[in-house]
Amino acid sequence: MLGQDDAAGGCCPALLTTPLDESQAGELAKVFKALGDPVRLRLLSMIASRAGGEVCVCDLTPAFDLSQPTISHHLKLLRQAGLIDCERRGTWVYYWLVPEMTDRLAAILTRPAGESLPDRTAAAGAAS
Amino acid sequence: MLGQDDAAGGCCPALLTTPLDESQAGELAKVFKALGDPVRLRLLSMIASRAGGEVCVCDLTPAFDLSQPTISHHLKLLRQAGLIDCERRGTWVYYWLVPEMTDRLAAILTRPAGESLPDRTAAAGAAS
DNA sequence: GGGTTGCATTGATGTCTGTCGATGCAACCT
DNA sequence: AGGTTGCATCGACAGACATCAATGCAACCC
Repeated sequence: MLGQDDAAGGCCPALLTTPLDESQAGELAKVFKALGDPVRLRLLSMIASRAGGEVCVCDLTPAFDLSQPTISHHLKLLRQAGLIDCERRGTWVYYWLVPEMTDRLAAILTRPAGESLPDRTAAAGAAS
Repeated sequence: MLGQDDAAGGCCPALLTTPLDESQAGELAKVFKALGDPVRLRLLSMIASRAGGEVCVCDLTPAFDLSQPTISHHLKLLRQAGLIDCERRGTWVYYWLVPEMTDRLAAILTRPAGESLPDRTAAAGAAS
C-alpha cells in the first residue's frame, strides 16, 4: 500500500524537524515495524549485502534455525514494507533491496546540518 | 540496556554491506521496534522538533487521544531504546532527543557511495 | 504423465504488545 | 499536615505477531 512512491504524503516527512501527522506516522511505522525483528533485519542485510544485488530464497532459508514458511512470511513482510522486491526466475525466486526505501529512511533520520543542539554536557538549566 | 554506547558490538553494524550477526540484529531490532509504532513516532517527532530541544510531558500527553499511562509507556520504550532521555525538574519531567542514536540509524541505513547498483531497468541476467 | 523440488499460503497456537483504570510517589501549594 | 497536580508503575485484557505443520502450486526432470 505504501509502495515505492511518495503517496504517503510527501517524499520525506521531516521526522526530526517537524511533528509528524497521524497518516505520515502510520505509514512510517509500518516500515520501521518491518525492521523491528532480528530475523527480518538479518534477511534484509543478507539481501542488501549480496554482491550481485539479489539473492535466491534457497540461499536465505538455510541460514536460519527457522522453518521455510517462517522465512517466507518474513520476506513477505519486508516486501510489503517496500524494502525489498522479488521475481520468480524458473524454479527459484530472487529477492533484492529497494534502495529508494532505505535512502528515504536514512534521510528521515538525518538531522539537518547547522542544527544547534543544546549542549547537554553542561547543565541546560532553565533559570539556574 | 543497549544505551548510549556501542556496547551492542561495534559502533555501526553495516546493515547494507555485510550480513548482520544475530546479536547485532537483536540489538538493532529493539531500536527499530521502538520506532515501529505511530504513537511513538509522533512522540519522537514532537520531541526532536522542539525548538528548545526538550519537551515537558505535559505538552505531549494532550496531543493524543490516549490515556496518560499509555503515553508514559511509549515514552519509556523510546527511552529504553536509547532514542530519548529525560530528567525530572521540579514538578515536571522533560524529554529530549538523543541524536547519537538517530545518527547511528541513519548511518546504518545509508548505502555507501560508489556502490554500483545493478540496473534493474534491464534484465539483470544471471550468469551471462 | 508421474515424481520431485522450491516457495507461498493456510490454519492453529503460544507469546508479545498496546491500551486502560487503579494506584503509587514526588513535588508543589496553601 | 493536608490537598492537589504531574507522571510512573501495576494488573488486566483484547488484538497483533512469530512460529510451525500441513497443504497448494509452479517449474523442472525422468
